[in-house]
Amino acid sequence: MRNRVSGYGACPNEEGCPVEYTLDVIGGKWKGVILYHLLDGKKRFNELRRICPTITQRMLTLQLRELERDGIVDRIVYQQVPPKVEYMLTEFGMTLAPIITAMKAWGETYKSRALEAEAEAEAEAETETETEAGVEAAIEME
Amino acid sequence: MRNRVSGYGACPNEEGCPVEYTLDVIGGKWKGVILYHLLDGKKRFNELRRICPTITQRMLTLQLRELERDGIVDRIVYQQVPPKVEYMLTEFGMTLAPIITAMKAWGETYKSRALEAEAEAEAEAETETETEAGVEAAIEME
DNA sequence: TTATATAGTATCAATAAGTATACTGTTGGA
DNA sequence: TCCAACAGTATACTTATTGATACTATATAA
Repeated sequence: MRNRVSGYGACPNEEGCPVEYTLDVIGGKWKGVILYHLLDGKKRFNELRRICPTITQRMLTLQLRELERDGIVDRIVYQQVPPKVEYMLTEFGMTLAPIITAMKAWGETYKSRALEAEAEAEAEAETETETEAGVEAAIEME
Repeated sequence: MRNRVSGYGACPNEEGCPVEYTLDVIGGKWKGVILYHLLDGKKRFNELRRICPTITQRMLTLQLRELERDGIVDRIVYQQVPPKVEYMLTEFGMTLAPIITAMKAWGETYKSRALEAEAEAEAEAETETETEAGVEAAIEME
């Protein structure tokens, strides 16, 4: 309801676009990162803040609330002072592990490669702006 | 550079947060869906539009341009009228397949389950607002 | 006595991202 | 002659995200 993209069945194919649904749950800007850090155990609020200092307090709160609402994380409040709140994956949240670990693996493997490709692409763009157009100019279909 | 979140090494852990890097490449709102549909072969621009009618023309263009810039998709322009442009995954883009298929698998398996969990959570929220606080009230640590 | 730590919320303002709609040029068909 | 199809641009607009700051409460440490 609140920040829902635009309905689950946006792609009118047989399956109802499963990827679109998945992204609706973990597609928030910081959710993947948060889930990644919760994969190796529960974390307190400020612990997450320290691990990912680029996420603002406000955004961390908002994203955690959405994950909680979607049944992905549990919020455990200890009634003590100073306050203590822990966040951990639910059993349901654990089912996202293959996606997160696949993202982790890809990031580890291709980080350097992607940066090279980007540099290449930028270099190409500088020398000649419309490579493709020239190469394929003579092609005619049916 | 252009729409970069806030630098790759935002999480100051040893690995440089691989998940954050991955999301920087495929974290755009529609990129996962676009890549999913490109996994089973090249597509023309309007073909993608028809497959995912909830993506606006502008966003489709922008997201494809970013994917192209990152070396994930190739843009093949046929110099003919009316214009014909095809998009296909590069070899590098293909390496993202495990992530996309993991998302697809999760979406297919847990779509109904997640909707139930959400409904439950909403029902709970209606009956008693602060369940956790009451339950854990007596816990004292160290 | 004041500062620190905890886990936030509240508010304002600025920027980024996304949406909606109209428009481009060309060719072939009605 | 007008319209559709193609692959986009251009413009104006609405949300989302972010940043900065101040504020809550209480206990402990300096």
